[in-house]
Amino acid sequence: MSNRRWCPTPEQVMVLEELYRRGLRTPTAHQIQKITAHLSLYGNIQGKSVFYWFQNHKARDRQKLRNKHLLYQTLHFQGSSGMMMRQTWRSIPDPPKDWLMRSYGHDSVMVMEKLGPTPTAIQPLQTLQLFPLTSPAAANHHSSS
Amino acid sequence: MSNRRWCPTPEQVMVLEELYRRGLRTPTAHQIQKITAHLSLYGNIQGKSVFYWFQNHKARDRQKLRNKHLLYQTLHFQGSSGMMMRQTWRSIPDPPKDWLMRSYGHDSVMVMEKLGPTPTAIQPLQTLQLFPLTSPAAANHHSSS
DNA sequence: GCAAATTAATGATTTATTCAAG
DNA sequence: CTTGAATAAATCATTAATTTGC
Repeated sequence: MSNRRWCPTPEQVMVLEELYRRGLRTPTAHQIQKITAHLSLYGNIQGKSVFYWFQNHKARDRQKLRNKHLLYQTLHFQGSSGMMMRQTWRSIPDPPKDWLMRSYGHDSVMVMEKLGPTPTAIQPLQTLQLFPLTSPAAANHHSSS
Repeated sequence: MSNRRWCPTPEQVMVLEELYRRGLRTPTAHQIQKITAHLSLYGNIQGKSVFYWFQNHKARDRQKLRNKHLLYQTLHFQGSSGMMMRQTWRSIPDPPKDWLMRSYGHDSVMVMEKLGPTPTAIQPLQTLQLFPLTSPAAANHHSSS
């Protein structure tokens, strides 16, 4: 018997999906315990399976949404393929206060190399030169040690 | 059209979120100018909108995380006698077999009154008592499409 | 109809970020 | 600046669907 992987029964999937529909996204340890106890009535299951199920379901839900947005964006990009961003820069009409002027950063040039997992969609932003990101966290983790 | 308020397009939100994810938290004036220029390709936008977006996003992110931590602590102080039920489930060991017979009834019992259309499948879950969903989105189960 | 081959779903792991504490 | 805790992103791996040739 290959215990390699949990194979959920339809009842188990139903319960999990219902919980997800009701808004449960990251159950606590306690909730996982209870859910596991219930689901074990329909078949063998471990707590980590419940945990993994919610992780995967949530992640793939968001991935789906993201792909939808990417597609939408792609479609809109086709109209304005050759974009120049030169003269739009004067369009900060009313910087209300001086907070736009407190530039305390030295700009390290960074480009958005990839905008996402790019499963099957085009990614026009890859070729877009974006702005320098003075990324405190990203630069920190790599340079030290 | 009352343009009193910026209505971000999905593309604009995507770009902003991507920048935020990459670590940009408080863009400088220069960065705001460039970001605004880019985002104006997708719709009207002012520099102050970009500034406000980052302010709000950072604040709400921190608030969310703080609430999550507080909730986590609260939930775990109630019933764990000595054993820390952590959510570092990367290595969820074998679930204690006594989970199955743990009394999980001391919480408010929630009943799944109806599980849905149930196309052709079995439906033994109608009589199943489910668990309390102590979830932020669980309160409003208006999404019964 | 039926399996081998191929593709799509999804369970399980690993890796990178994140915020906050020390 | 470093580290702890938790997670979400990305990836690996296996099962289910499906296609295809017979």
